[in-house]
Parts: sequence; structure tokens; C-alpha cells
Amino acid sequence: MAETRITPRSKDHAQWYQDVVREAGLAEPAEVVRGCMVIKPHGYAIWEKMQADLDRRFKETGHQNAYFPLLIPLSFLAKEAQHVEGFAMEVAVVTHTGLKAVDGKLTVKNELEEPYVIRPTSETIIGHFFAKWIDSYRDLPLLINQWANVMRWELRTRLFLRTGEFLWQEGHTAHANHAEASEEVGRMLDVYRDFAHELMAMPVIQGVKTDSERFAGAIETRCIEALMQDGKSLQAGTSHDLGQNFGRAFNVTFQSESGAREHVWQTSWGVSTRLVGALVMAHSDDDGLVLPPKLAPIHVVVVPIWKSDEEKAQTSEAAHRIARELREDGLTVKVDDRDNVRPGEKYYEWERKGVPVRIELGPRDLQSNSVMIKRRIAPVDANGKAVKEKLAMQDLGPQIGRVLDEFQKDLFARALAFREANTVSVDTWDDFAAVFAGDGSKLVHAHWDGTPETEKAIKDATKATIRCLPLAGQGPAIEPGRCIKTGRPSARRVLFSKSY
RNA sequence: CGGGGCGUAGCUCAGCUUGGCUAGAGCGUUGCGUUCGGGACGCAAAGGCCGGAGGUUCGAAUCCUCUCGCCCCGACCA
Repeated sequence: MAETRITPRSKDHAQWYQDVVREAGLAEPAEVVRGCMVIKPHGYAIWEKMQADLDRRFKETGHQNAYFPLLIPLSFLAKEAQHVEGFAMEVAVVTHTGLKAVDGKLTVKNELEEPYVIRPTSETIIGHFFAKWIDSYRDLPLLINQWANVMRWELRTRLFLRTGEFLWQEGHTAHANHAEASEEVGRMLDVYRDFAHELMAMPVIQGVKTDSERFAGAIETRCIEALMQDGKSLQAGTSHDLGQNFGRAFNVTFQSESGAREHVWQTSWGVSTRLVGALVMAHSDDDGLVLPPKLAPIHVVVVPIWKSDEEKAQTSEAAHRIARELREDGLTVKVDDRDNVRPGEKYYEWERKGVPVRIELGPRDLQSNSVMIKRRIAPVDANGKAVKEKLAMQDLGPQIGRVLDEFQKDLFARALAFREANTVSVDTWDDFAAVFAGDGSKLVHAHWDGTPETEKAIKDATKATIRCLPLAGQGPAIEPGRCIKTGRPSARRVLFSKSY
């Protein structure tokens, strides 16, 4: 690894984030492909764990996976007016097939009669096929999910958080009436919340987007928002009520029980590789990546320690034996017995990569039939040294299992405490502006008069945006008041923050 | 698309203002030796079309023109 040290968060959060991602070996900019990234094996392993758990939850809620084309006829986008307006600026367009040499230079050959766009999302092409698949109320609800890559030609990109191409899942469902569709929107938003809380150890707030932040073509967009360590909020997942907008645009109709011809009610919902970025920003520290055990590709690293060849043989043998035992208990274990790297360097290397628990195994431990373990986040003693724990060799698997469970819970508790410490309700413009002065940001519950003009004025003045109107119970009580900016009547507080 | 900055070793950069010997440093890499319970040290070695093209000059990493690429700030955004 490079000599580089991870930049302290307090110095420059953006640089810190980039350092953690790079030094943990999660991803790097693609360089030769504008705005895109290479997800490296360690980063992809985290995504795979996320995928596996989400996929299980989707299937448990009755969804089936399918796959639709990467390319979408240009005319499809035009069928839904708001949709095309929302994505027009950021679609990549395929206009030619084939190559030919002109003056020794390769150039495009045949121009397509109708260009394709590379999908920025798949509502349109899926709408087209839904129209063919759905005839009767007996065909409903139709519950489809797609794991795919999409492309949005963003002007400015950041690893995982916003890249030109990204991996995601997009659920697309069709229902016989609005009530069922609406229920689906809420159900999948709950799936996302449960996933974030249980797997990512990252607390989220569920809410409804304002008109200006709503998905292009939806009648309502719900979201989960997570607070990052620099006080900014990240939209971690969305669930859209599409009403009958796409049903009308693609003529997706069914015959109801009463015999009438009606347009279907659709939903769509998605989360992306952005979640990997969220995971990094929610938990990591100046020593590098911090991973919750449930998403850690490696749960435990075992570092044998020796001075002599004899000790090396003994501790390495014991390390591999321990690893075998732990693997039988379902843990993923790495033994680092490289003899050209000193123990201290190994410690830092695996900490940078976010391994939740390290086991140290030296001659002294073999003597006492025990091991020393170190949690990725551990309290420090009076000398500022991380506290290590001594565990008996006997029943090590169950003991480590308990430590990992505890660590998972601790991470959530830590993130929740941080969020509570960084959430405020404010009632005056001066207080509001003070929170967002300079690079400052928190989660702020404040009154808003409900108009897009005021929303924009607040954004222009402070860079803070309305992240969502939190659902009941996920913010302060819903009560009327006076707009923070205009003083006009407000129906409720909404959640403001700077965002990514 | 506007405003600013940068392209020199695998990485981070110095050198450029004021042109001049064989283009440098740290880290990393390779080899040998000593080390090994929180980022070791010594010695040796490899590694460069100074982003590209053209120009000025006896002489260009350095000055001029063009060009390509990247980063930051805005507008846009899962």
C-alpha cells in the first residue's frame, strides 16, 4: 500500500471520503471513461452482500426478477412529458452502428433512423412491455424487479455517490387501483428502511419529497434520508407512486372485474451502489473504512505473531486452526501470515479495509490458551491506546459471534446518537442561517410556507434544501406554524439539510 | 457551458519566474542483511519521449502558438 495517510475528517470531508474509498480498495475513477468508476473486488463484495439481502426481501414481498434492454428508443422517452424533461439533459444517446476508416482514422459508419438512449431508468421500456403483458385484472398486481446498470451523464461525479454509470435495482409494479399501488410504495420504503437499519446500521428518516424534488413523471416520491458525518443528508433510496402517468403514456390497460377498461396504477422504487458510499460516510473514521459485520466481506482477520521460526510455525498453525473453527461457525476469516510484513503494518492495513474484528495470536497467547481481539472501533485507555480483549480459545466461535452482533448494534447506536446530536428544530431565520453558515449543516426541522418559490429562496440563501416531509413519527409532531423565511402560515415542519 | 487550476518516475510532488552540465526528492517496487505484541532500519538496484504537435534559440521540462486530458467552483443530479 501507498505511504499515504487518510486525511482527518475534520480537515476536508470530501478528501477524507476519497481517501477512505481508495485506501480500502473499494473503487477508483475509471479515468478513460468520463464520470464513471471501477468498482474493485472489495467494494463489489460489499455490494454483493447488499444485493443478496435486498433480493431476498424483494422475493419475500412477492416480487420476481426480470431483465429489460439497455437501449431505449428515443421516442419512448417523449411519451411522458415530465419524464423526458427530467432526463433530457443527462441521457447518453446512441446514434450509429459500425465503424469505418476515413483517412486512416476510425469513425462511425451507419446512422440509425431512430436513435436509442442508454437507459437512465427503465419506466418507459418496462411500460411498453407491461402493456403487452397485462390484459385483465387477473394479471395484477404485476411485481417486477430488475438488477441493472443505468447511465446518467452527470456534470460532476463522486465515487459511488454520483457516477455516470451505476448499478442498482429498480422495482416496477402495476396495480388495479391507487390504494394498492400506494400500499406498495409504502411497503417497499419500509423494506429499504429495514435494510438500512438492520444491515447497514444506518438510521434513516422516511418522508415525502416536495414537488421540485419529485421523480420526473411521478405523482409522489417517497425517500429514505440518512445523515452523513459532515452534517449533510444523503438520499439513500426512493419509492415512487407513478399514478396512471406511465399507464396512460404506454397505454397499459386492463379489464376490471366490472368489465370496464382502465389504466393501471404503477410504482417504481430503487436503491443503487450509492449505498456503498453511504456506508462509508456513515461509519468510517480517520483510520479508514468501518464496516458493519453483516456487510463485511471479511469478518475476522487473524494475525499470528512470532520472533523465531519455531514460533512462526506454531502461531501460524494455530491461526489456521482457529480460522477453520470460525469458518465452521459461518464466519469469513482471513489469516494474514505474510512474513515480509510486520504485525503493526498488518493491523493498519486491515483496519483501513474495515475488517470488524482482529485476532492477534502470539506465543504468550498460545501459552495461556487464549487470543487477543481488537474491535475495529474500540475504546481507548488512559494512554490513548486502543483497548484489546482477551478471549479464551475454548468456544471462540460463539464468543466472536457475540462480539460481531454487539459491534453491529453499537454501530447503529453510534450513528443514531450522532444523528440526534445533529438534529435541531429552529424557529427563526437567524438560527436557521447560522446552522448552514459556511460548510455547516445539520438536520433541521423548520416551518415552510409550502411554495416552490420559498423553497428556492432558502436554497439560494443557504444551500440547504428540503430533504423531505418526514412521515408521522419520524420527526417533530405535525403542527402548524410560521414559515422560517416568509413568516407566512405553515402546515408543518419539514426537514432541511444540505445534501449530496 | 461559464470561472479558476494542473499535466515531470508506479504514487505525491520540486524544478519553470530569470532557458545551460548526466532532470531531482519522498514514498512505493526489487535484492541482501538485521528485525517482528501498533505504520522498522541499513546497504544496493531498477524505474522518465518533462501530456502531444509546431515554433523561437547555439541550446527548451523551462519562452511562444495550437491541441489533448484531468481536477476544483457554479448550473444539473440516485
